[in-house]
This record gives sequence, C-alpha cells and structure tokens, in this order.
Amino acid sequence: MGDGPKNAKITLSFPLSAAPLPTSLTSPNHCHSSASSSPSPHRRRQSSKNSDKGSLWKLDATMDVKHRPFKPPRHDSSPSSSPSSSSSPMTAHALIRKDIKSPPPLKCSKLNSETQFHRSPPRSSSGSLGGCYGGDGWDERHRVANGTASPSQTAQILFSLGASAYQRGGDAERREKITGRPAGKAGSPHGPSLHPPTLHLPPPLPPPPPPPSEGLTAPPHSSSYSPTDNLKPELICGVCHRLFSSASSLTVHMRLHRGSRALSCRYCGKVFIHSKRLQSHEASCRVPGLPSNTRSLLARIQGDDAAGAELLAGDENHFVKVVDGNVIYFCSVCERSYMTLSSLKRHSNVHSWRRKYPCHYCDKVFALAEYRTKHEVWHTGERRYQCIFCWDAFATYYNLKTHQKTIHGINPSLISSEKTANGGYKQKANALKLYRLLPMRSQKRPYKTYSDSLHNGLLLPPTETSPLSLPGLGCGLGPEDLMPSVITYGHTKPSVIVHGTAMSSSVIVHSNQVTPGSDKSPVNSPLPETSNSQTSLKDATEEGSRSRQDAETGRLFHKSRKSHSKNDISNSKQLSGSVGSQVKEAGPLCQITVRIGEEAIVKRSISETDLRRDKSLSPPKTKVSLEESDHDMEDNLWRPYYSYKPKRKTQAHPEVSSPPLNSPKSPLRPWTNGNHPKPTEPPAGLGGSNCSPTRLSRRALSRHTCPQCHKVCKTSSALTRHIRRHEIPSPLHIVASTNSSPNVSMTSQTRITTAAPLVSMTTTPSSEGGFMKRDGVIMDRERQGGTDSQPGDATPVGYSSQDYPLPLIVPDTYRSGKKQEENLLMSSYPPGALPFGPLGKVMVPNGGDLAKLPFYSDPYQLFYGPQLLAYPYNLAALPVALNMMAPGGDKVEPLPFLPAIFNYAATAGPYMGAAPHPLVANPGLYSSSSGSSSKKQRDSSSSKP
DNA sequence: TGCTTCCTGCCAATAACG
DNA sequence: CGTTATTGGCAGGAAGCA
Repeated sequence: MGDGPKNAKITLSFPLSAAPLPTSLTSPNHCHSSASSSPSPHRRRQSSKNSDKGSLWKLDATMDVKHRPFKPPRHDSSPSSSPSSSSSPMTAHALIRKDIKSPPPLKCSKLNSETQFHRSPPRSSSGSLGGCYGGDGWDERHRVANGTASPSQTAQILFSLGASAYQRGGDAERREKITGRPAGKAGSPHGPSLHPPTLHLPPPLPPPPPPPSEGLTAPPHSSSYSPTDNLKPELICGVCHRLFSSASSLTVHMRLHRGSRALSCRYCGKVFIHSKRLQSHEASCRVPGLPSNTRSLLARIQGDDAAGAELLAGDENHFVKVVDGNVIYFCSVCERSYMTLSSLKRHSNVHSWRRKYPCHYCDKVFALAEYRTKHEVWHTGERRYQCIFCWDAFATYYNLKTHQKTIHGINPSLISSEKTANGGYKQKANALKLYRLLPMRSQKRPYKTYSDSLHNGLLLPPTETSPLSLPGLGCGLGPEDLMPSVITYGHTKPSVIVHGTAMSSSVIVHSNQVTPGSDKSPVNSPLPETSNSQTSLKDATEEGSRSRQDAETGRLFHKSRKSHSKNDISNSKQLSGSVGSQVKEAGPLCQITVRIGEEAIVKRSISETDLRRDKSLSPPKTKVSLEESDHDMEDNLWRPYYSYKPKRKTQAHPEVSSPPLNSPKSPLRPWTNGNHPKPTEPPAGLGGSNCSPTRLSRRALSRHTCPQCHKVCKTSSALTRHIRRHEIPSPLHIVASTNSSPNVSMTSQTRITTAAPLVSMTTTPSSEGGFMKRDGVIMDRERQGGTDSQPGDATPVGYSSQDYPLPLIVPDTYRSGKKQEENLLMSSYPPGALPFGPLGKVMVPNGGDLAKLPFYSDPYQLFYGPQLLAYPYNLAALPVALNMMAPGGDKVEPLPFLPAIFNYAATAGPYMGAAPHPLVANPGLYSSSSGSSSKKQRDSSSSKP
C-alpha cells in the first residue's frame, strides 16, 4: 500500500511552495485528511508530475500547514518521517497536528466526523455531509476496482465529484460517501498505524438504497453512530439499515429517504435533514455572485468542518474558512490559502491578469506590481541595498547577502527576520539589519484609483453567448465551458489563452493550433510599425485598465466603441486577426490571450455574461484590446514574467476546471434575477470579478447607480460624490478630449486618460526633464500620445495610472507630503538623471568600478561609521552599534536614535555644506519602520470578513 | 552554482465610502 | 471625518533557470 504513505505525504505538501512531496508518509490523518478533505487541484497540480502516484491532498491540511505555524502545534505525532521536505515549510507534522488534533489516533476517523459536527454546528453538518469525506464516494466507485483506493484515485474521485455532485443534491452515492467514509477509511488498506482497526466503523451501509429522489446527504451524525452504540433494532432504518439511537433521530433521518426537497439548499442543492442546519447552510451558501465552481469548492471544503474549520462567505475569487479561529482565505482557482485577504487578492491577479504591469523599459509584463518594480531595478541600475560594513550598494537583496557572506562572513538573514510557513515575511521586533535600504530613487507610482481597479474588467461587449470556438482547441467554449477554469497547456507557440471571467478564476487554454495565422495574421492585423509594437504592447498590457474604464463607463463605453479611435479599430482588427473568428463568437466572460512562447498576452477580453443578459446593450461583440500582433514580437520581446507554464509548485490546477465545467451554472446573482440594473462592475468577470470583489459584494446591491459607469453607491451622497469624479477632468483627459471628437462621449482614449489623472502630474514635469534620458522611448511615446495622439499609437494612453511611466526623479511637489523622510533622503541625491549605458545600467563617468561606485552620492552616507564594526565583527555588539537595542539585560529594547552618542555627525562627514544632514538634524526620521501592533491589528481585522 | 523570479505575511499609503 | 478597502513595497527564502 503505497497509498498510505503517498497520501500522507501529499496531504502534507502544501500548495504554496511545495516541493514535490515525498510520498512516503502514512498517517491516520491521511485517512482523515483524505476523507475529510477534498483533493486539491492545486496539489494535484503540483504533483501533477506525480499525480500518477496519486496526490491526495487535503485542503485542510493545506490550510493547516500554512497557518499552523503560527500556533503551537497541538499534536505532534509526527508521522515519523515527516518528510518535511526541506522545501516546504510545512512539514508533515503540521498536517498531522491538525488532523490528529483532538482525537487519539484510534478514534481518528470517527472522532473526526463527530468533532466536525460538534465543532461547527450548523455548517459542520452540512460540511460533513458535503462530502468532505470523499472517501465514500471513492469507496463506492473505486474501491470496487481496486479494493483499495490509491490516493490518486481518491483524489481524482473526490475531485471529480466536484460541485455537481454536491450541488445536485446528493444522491445515494454521496450519501454513501458520507456514511461510508469512515468505513472506507478504516477499510482502507493502508490504514496505517495511525489508523488502527478500531476505526473500522460499521460499514456504512449496505449497498446504497435506492437513492431518494433528492439525493441524500449523509445524515450528519451518521458517522457518529459507532458500532459500540446500543441500538435498538426498531431504530434501524429500513431503507438504509442505519441505526439510530432514538425514534426522533430515525424520523429525521427518514426525511432523507422521502427526498423532500424542502430541505435542500436553494443555492447549491445540498440536502439536509435538519431544517436548522439547512438554514444555517443557506445563510452561508447564499453568497451573492458566488460561482458554481466556488460553491463546489466550498462544498468540498466544508467537508473540512471535520477539522474544525468553518466556512464563511466568499466571493467569486475566493472563499473563506475559519480554522482554529484563524480566518483563512482560499483562492478559488488554485486553492492556495492566505492569511490575509490582501495577499489573496494580490495573488488573484496571477490568474486573472486583470491588471498587468509592464516594464517601462522593456516589454516584459508582470502580474504583480512588485515584480515589475524589482525587475526595473535592472534597467535603472539602482542599488538600494547598502552594506553597513563597507558601504557598497547592491541592486538586490540577494547580492547584498552574497556580498556579506563572502566578504564579511555575515549572513544577515540570521539576525533579521523570520518567515512564516506560507512564505510570508514576519518582521521581528527589533530586527537587526546589516544593511540599509536606501529609498527608491525612482518615484513611486501613485496608487491607482479604486474605481479603476474596480472596473478593471474587461468588458467587452457582450458578445454573444455563442460558444467560443478556439481553433486549435478543437472545441467550442461556451459560456458555461468557460466558467470553470480550465487550463490546458499546449506548448507550442502561439497559443491562445482564455481567461474566464465568470469565476474569477482564469480560464487558460493554450492551444498550439491557435493559429499562427490568426494570431499574427499579418493580413488581418498588419502590425504596423514595429516601433509601435512596444507601445502597442504596453497598451495591450494596459488593456485591463482600459477595460476597467470601460466597465466604469459601462454601456456608454460600448456605445462609443464604434467611434473609437483608430487605435481601437486597429486593435480590433488585430484582434480579429489574431483571434480570428473564434473570437467573434467568443463566449462571454472570457478574455483571450495570445501566448507567445511560454507567456501570455492578453489579446482581448470578452464581456461578461451580464451583458448577455441585457442584450439590448450589446455593443460590439468583442472588445479588442489593443494589441500588438505577435508577429512583431519575438518571444524575447514579450515575456510576461509570470509564466503560465505549469510550475512545479503553483499554478492553476487543471483539474479545477473540470468539476466546475460540469457543474451547473452558478446560480444567478442577485441582480440577475430581476431587472435590477446591472451592478456597475463588470459583473464579476475576469476583470469584474476580480475587482474588489469584497467591496462590491458588500455594497453592490444598493440603488444609487451611476448613470455613467453604473457604479452602485449605497447613498445618494456617495453617488453624488462619485459622479463628481466623473466630471472632474484630469489634465490628460482634457488633452485627450480635445484630440478626440467632441461628440465622442467616451473613447478609449478619454477613458484612459481619465484613468490616469495622476499621470499628468508627473508628465508635466517631464517636459522639464523629469524623465531620465534612458526613458527616451517612453518620453517619445508620451509625446506622441500628447501631441500626435495618433489613433493607432498607444502612447501614454495605454498606461493606466499606476503603470504610466514615471520619471525616476520626481519633483518634490509631486511627492507625498507624508514622505518627508524620503524627501529628505532624496534631497541628498545628485541632481539630474544618472547616465545609463546601452543596457540600462548606470554608467560610471570615469570608467570606475561600478560595483564600488556608491549609487548614492556622498552626502548620502551611513551615519554610523564602519569603525564601530571593526573586524572581526562583533555581532553581539551590533545592535548597540546600530543604536537599535539597549545593551545587555534581559530586555532588549530599541533605543532612540542618539547620534550624539556615536558622534555620527562627525563620522558621517560633511553634508551638503555646513547644514547637518536631515537625518542628523532629525534622527527621528531614521527610526526604523517597525510596524506598530495597532496596524497589525487593523490589518488583521480588516482582513477578516 | 549563480542568479532571477516567485511567493506571501506584514505594513504604510492612499482611495473610496458612509 | 472616521472607517474600510485597495495598492504596492519589503523581507527573505524557495523555486526555477541557465
């Protein structure tokens, strides 16, 4: 029974980082886990390579793993070998911990089931019923085949059971699952040591009685019936032979066989025998806009109730679960778990690409702003990591660390901070830093406006619902098909990626056949000048932003589409060219991306089904994102960092898609039922859904709808304020509007410009050299955009506010007033832009050693002299030397910055003349940014639903 | 092996809403 | 004006790639 081990292992592995898990653990949990948890697609994905081996994983486990670290382990029955693969922080024991949590090993399975009911009362019941215990179904279906189910089998089965199974109202099978689960577990061949025979529960039942019409869910407490219970013969269900301790219980149970629909969930079809449980379930199940696939996930996860988790509300993009008092957010697409909602949302973009972050210096595009920022460092040559021992500055933390290890023999990581199990960073109080992080030279980009993000979606006109046939895919993707996230990797080059918007999850289909012709088809989309290719690329990347705008503008936008600038037209042409006919018929809710090499480029998006609902609105069927054709670019040119290539450890799991596919369409959203005005946001679509789902879900149902963008506000005042925002033209907006036809209410240009009001702030100065020289390209673009504004040229328009190229050196006026510290530091920067070489690297004027050239000018020095850290370095004294901690004593407390003590000013040398350096004058500015607990709380609180 | 990219908890700044 | 949501940066290790 390789199963046991495999299972255990798998369970442990956790999605995030996971290295492939060794498959050698067996654990009772395993049973438990396998049973209670649903196979995580994600996990499977990870182990996809191993999938054969079977990757049964337990969602719970995953969660636990990630979160447990923060808590003291309850149990550490480390299955011996916790395989703890080095790579993954979570080790087997973590998993086990959870699984084993309460019950002794022997009772494991049984207890679990019981506990689950006890722990989370209402839900638990449903959860358990929900099929957490896949084991049964598994049992039924596959045990037969093998006599034992391998983890992989189990995983598959569980997974395949998917939403549909749950939603459709249980059938006998489901029921069996539930009831039989323990048995299945127990019966499991591998019931390892942890899984003692005692676990053998009475075989759930004789072959499933004719399933009641409704589909039964196992009685919540079914599992609780232990063989040991004294059961009266008369209390045996005549249908399924289940034993009951009381007549009332039996009576309730019989409802199942009667198949009364009255006790089935209106939203997911789950059947309950207790009305209270049903009510409780419905309350949680009734999440507006919750897509079916998410529901299925929820359902599966509910099974985890056994583990003491309680499922909370969620949205299209995620679902929430409470485990041991911790709120955990799960990505609906890959089921990764996150401690904070913000982390989850950030992650979600990886699937949706709702927002794209193009490098301003090359054609790379990133899914996270941070990635781009880091990447751009290589273009700018900025060295922000400064060694406190030798003052050398490095571009990356890695370089710094390497330097300190090799040159100074110090590993800064040893004394700085700690990581969380999920890979997150947790700052230690009084953490020491053996380096200084110099302020960013380049101006931070302004935060994007909410509205923009909210409407990121793409918004294409409602295209018809006609199925999207992707050439190459050989299949038509109907709306429904697209709903679930399907990820197919075909690695040929150009391929099409479809992002399903319906569920926030992205549907990605890489097809080889996608048509070179269509894609690149020069014919259709003659890509004009290559010179524009870049810009167009950026535009393309910014498509999301535009889309957002579009969404905001709503129908207006659609109406105006026809009057779009050439740019759009050309784009559309390109699109049509690229995507070809298939796109035309694209189903709703999706976004089509052309993939080049391993990467994806969003070619265009398709509007949400919402639009479908209101066909009258239906504008153009597809919105074309501007896009450059691939043919211009080679793989090298366009390489979004975030590759869709299946990664070992992450990425969307293929499986996920399937269940949802089959699953009935998600229930209509609240507004779909009636004639409500559509919620402004693109309904949840790729873009829409992703856009601040939370906010939307909370506030979307109000009545105050913006006529312009259909945004819904709760109060009239809010609406008024919102409308005012539409009325306030930004400088760029004005410019754009002047260029565009006055009659065009909203062109893509204007939309874009409005989206980037802040840009104007930066661009204005740009004329005065705000941009670095190496930004010449960008400047040109901008210029074009501002003056020429050729329809076809993407120019600045293509950038959403946050993506708009910004000068590396920003006028003070543009800086946030809060950035006093940075301002002070920035003031010490050498004026003007640094010269850059052909490769975007900083050039050393006299041919000096770049590595030794301080990125920052002299005035920007360390305030503590290296003499304080003479070799051999006395790390123990470092805290004191750095004036970060009080010497000696049990209590180590941070000290106020006391430059006088170390005579920093003297050692630091002259600063900008006689005047002391700002930091010297105001040491408080240097105080570390140790987070305040209050903030923490705030964050945590905010993250909680 | 060296280096880049990815990841995620935490936090600060900012935007939007009530 | 207070609250809440969003955005993006940082840390620093893991994963991935050449």
